[in-house]
Amino acid sequence: MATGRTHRPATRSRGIPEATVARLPLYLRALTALSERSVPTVSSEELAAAAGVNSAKLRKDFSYLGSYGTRGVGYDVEYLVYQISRELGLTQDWPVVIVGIGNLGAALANYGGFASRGFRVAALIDADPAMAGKPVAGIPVQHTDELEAIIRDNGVSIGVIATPAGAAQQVCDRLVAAGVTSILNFAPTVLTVPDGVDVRKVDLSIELQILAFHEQRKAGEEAAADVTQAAGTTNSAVAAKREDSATDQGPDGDVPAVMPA
Amino acid sequence: MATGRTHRPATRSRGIPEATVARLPLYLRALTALSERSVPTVSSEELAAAAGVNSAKLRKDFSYLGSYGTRGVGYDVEYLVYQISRELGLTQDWPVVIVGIGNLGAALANYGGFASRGFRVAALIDADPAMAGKPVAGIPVQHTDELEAIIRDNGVSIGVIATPAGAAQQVCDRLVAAGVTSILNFAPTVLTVPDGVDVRKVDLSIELQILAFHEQRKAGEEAAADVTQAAGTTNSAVAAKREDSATDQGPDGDVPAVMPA
DNA sequence: ATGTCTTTGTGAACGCGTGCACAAAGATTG
DNA sequence: CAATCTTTGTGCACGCGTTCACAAAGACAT
Repeated sequence: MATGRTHRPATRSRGIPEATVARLPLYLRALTALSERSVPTVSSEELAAAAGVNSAKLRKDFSYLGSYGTRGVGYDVEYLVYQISRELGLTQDWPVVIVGIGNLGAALANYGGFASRGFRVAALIDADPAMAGKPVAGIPVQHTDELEAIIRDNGVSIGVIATPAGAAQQVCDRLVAAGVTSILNFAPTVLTVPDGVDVRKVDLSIELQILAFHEQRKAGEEAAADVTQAAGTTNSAVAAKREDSATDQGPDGDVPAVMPA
Repeated sequence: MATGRTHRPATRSRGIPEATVARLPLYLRALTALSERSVPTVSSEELAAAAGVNSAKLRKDFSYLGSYGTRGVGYDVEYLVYQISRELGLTQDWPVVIVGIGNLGAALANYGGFASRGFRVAALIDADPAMAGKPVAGIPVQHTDELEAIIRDNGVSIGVIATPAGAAQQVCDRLVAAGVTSILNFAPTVLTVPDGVDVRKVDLSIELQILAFHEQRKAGEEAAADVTQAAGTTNSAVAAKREDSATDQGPDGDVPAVMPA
């Protein structure tokens, strides 16, 4: 039906649900793969399978973007790639800075996913003076002192924090003060930011712990009932646990530094 | 709660909502920090602030674990650390293998968060014969051929995939066939696994794209009358994100500048 | 054109997660 | 021991996201 006259529920014109936004990159990736194979059109069923989601959900997701499909046929791959790219803002260039060039920061700088599709590493920043000037992934590392100037001169609005936990909030504050409004945080810390600033966190530790939970549950299903009160309900259990965890983490148990920096 | 009419059909201790499980590591981290400062007890309000969540939500989360608090006082830090650790399965040792020792794999191997708190890097595996024997983070890299034997000999149930996208599914299949039932996937691919196997994915690209979406939306706010001519309705639920430091709304209109054809 | 077949787009129901608000529980004080 | 104060634990309502199921839309064959 194409555009027709503006005849849609005016109540929610452009409010794309957050859950949908989170899936758009997934669809885009699948579509890009199809595009490279020169597949002209794809049905919601096929694309959903490729993206690992329910087909009804996919259709509803796309319905928030508009009516880009053709009934009886499916979706035009190229067209959909473009529409989603535009919706996600990938048709423009996003300069990004990475702060904290340790093991992880360096790995991120080398990550191909950055360069492709709209994102460009504008600068690498580290607090260690010894790192200054040293090239990582072909880009010379700059000192933290330059942070504000870099953000300003390059019009950076997206920052990646890969510093140790202890430095993350401080770096975050400086980034925000300098004009960054979106932050991807790899440091194991809760960042506090003003309204209007988006923060997304990537936390290896948390992911592993969630997996451990499910893993334990699976194991417990075979071994049957036990768990719950086996350890008793007093602090003695805590004491015992602490003693035998000598090989644990030692005094610095807190935030395991993401990397030396 | 005792008066509740219909109890959960499922076993009691297993009825922990997924959303709650995902927050437990967050609480645990905050509690560990308090523990190191020798803070004896903490209220839901304080802990919630430290973890960056709503206090009611935190109390409800804890209520799924049991009644570990004392009204009028709060929660015993040490005791809660133990209870959450146990619930997450961190009181036992989890051998983990990392497959794909490139930039990212090496960074993960060096990540301190692994060693601490129950997780132990049992082996590093890479397909490149040139890597074999070469130590990374103090652990010699082993060839992919050894994968099955490593999994079996070490009783590994958690695998981390840090390979290129093209190799991920194949590696995944081998891990699963060898007995791994939990996978943390860093490769930008949708993994297909049998029932009973948990997969969590960490995808830098996706996170950046989500940030770009919101960034574009923020930018479109000011330059609303730009390239577009359509767009009449300036409605939307806006800001799904909310940080604790909520004070005022600020000039947060939203309004996407662009509109589908 | 007309009918049939395929696939989209979406109304509606359902379930989960969130946050409010408050009664109950226990500490603390007089 | 009684009164008061603090903080937990949770009933309840609301909103978001998911899924089903189907009518509408268009392609395609006759």
